[in-house]
Amino acid sequence: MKPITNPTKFSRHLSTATQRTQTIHQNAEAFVIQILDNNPDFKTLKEIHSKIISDPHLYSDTSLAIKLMRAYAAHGKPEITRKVFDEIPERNNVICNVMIRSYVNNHFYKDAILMYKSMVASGVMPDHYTLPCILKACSGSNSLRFGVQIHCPAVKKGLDLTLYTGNGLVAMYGKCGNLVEARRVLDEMPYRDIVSWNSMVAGYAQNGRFDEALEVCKEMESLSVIPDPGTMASLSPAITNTRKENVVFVKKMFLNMAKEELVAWNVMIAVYANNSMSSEAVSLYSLMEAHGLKPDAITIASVLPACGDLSAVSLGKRIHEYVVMKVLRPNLSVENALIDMYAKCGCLQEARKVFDEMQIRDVVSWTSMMSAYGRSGKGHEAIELFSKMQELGLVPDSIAFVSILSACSHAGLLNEGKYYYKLMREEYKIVPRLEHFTCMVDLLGRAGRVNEAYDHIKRMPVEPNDRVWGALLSACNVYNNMDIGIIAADHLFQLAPEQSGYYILLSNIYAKAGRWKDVTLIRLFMKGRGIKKIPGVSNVELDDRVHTFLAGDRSHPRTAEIYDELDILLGKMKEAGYVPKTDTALHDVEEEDKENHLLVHSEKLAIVFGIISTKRGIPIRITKNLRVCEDCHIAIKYISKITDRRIVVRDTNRYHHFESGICSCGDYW
DNA sequence: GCCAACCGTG
Repeated sequence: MKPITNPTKFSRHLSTATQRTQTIHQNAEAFVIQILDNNPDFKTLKEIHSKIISDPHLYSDTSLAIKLMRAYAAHGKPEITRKVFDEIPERNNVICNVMIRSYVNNHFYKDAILMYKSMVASGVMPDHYTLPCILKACSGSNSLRFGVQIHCPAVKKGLDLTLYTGNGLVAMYGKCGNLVEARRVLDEMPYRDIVSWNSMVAGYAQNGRFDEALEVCKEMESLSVIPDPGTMASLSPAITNTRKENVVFVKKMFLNMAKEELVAWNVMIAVYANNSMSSEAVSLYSLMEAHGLKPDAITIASVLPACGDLSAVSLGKRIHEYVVMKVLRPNLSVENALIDMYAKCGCLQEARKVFDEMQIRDVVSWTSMMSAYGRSGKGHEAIELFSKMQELGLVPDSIAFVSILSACSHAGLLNEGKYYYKLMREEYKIVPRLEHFTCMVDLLGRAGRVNEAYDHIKRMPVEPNDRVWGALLSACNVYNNMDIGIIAADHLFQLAPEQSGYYILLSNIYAKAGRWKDVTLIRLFMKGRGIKKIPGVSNVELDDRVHTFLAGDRSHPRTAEIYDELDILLGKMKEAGYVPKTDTALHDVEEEDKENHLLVHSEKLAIVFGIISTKRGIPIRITKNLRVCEDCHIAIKYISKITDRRIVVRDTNRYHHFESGICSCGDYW
């Protein structure tokens, strides 16, 4: 080899070569970083991963490995994250923190805790990044004991009162139910932010202590800490069935808040929807759209139950189209809510279509579909679904059994109902709750086993509520059992003294037995207690508007046409054999001309309005706030045949699908 | 090089 004569020149040459290689490496690295930092899709991510593996320079770069780990975690693949982690030769807190966070963000709490333990065991010290994260693992897995084990060393290191760790501790104690300790940590923190307060609010709300959660909100206000959308979100676990004044409080909070965040709207809609304020929920949804905000999957899942409740099927359908257009599917909550919305609007086929098109179904999906069939009297279809669900290895829960039991009772499937009750207790070890007892009493009662139903109540290990006794009273009315009826009514007058329906049921029982004195007595009793009969109201939706009718209503702009048509229809019905069934009008405590009164029941008016307002062939959907009376039931069967229309009536607890003179309930309701 | 709370369906 030729001796080097000019070392300077050579070194210059060497140096440019190194630079060039370095530049290549830098370019490659910058390229990889750029991709990893921009949420690559899974395919790109895997390509980048193999590129890193094939290049020793990139492979040995720990910061790239960290980015790779985060990207895999973001794709919900903590197992792959772990593989990358295991190949990194060095161990420090940052690397371990990223691994723990990958587990935690994917709900692999146990793995996160194991990782934490091995980190400590190998001498890597947890820091102020580790603690908030591992505390979240404790919250997520409800491990108060381990949480406390984290708290102690945190105190020793003086990290317990730092903002992020302190907040994590408040959240952990709150989630695990130790609210005293959560509050103590909050009080001792020298510096708190909105997250600290929201964590405290969430703690109370998660434990069903809504009043105390609101107290914290009030405290915040008094300290000039302005509640934010996160505060609303924190309240939400406790918002179901709360008192009116609490709804008012949350509404005030919402109104005082900046409106550009979807979360605040979502929570407010859910508050309305979960407190029997469906029309408010739907109005707020429209207002939100008018505000220019685009609903997300959570908005949709929150507002759909309200649509179902109002039978607002055209809004429901529009939302469905939006879901399809915005590709908010597949999403379990959204799809399940769609099934239920359609089911509550009486659109069984549409509900089934959503169900059939789902890629993944959970117990909620199956339950929604089963109760859709159940409420329409299609007990065998519900049973078929239940078996399919079992075959697929899904475990029915308590609510799934409520749904199948009620399907059996509505369809008169006594033995099947008894079988599922047994299955629930013996195979699935589910302790029956009030809802199940109500179903069983209803099942036995509807099948005419009134005594057995009463025995079932007597054997209940929990105090029966008004719904249980109500089911028994209904059965007594159907099967003319006055003795047990009086017992049931006695309980009901104490448990639900303001519910007029129960007085009317009892008066019905007396009337059928010819005990007119007792009928009068009940009427006086109701008067004395100031109880008014709830007027029957029927709704029918037309072009996005809900039209409401009372019995004998003459307030609708098209009243004249409605009554003319009713008259014509009545003639045709009588020709076909319809005889008004006046003895069911006994429940009318007011003495009125029975036949005439029957003819103008709200559902009849609503149906006639539907007929004159829509084209032939369009089904008519009615929602009623009371049960359909027997006369209307007979009349609607005739109407469906004469006008050749499908008529769907939703009453308080079930659906009647009338078609060609037949009702889906098989006259059993 | 990496952090915390909080919103949905039967």
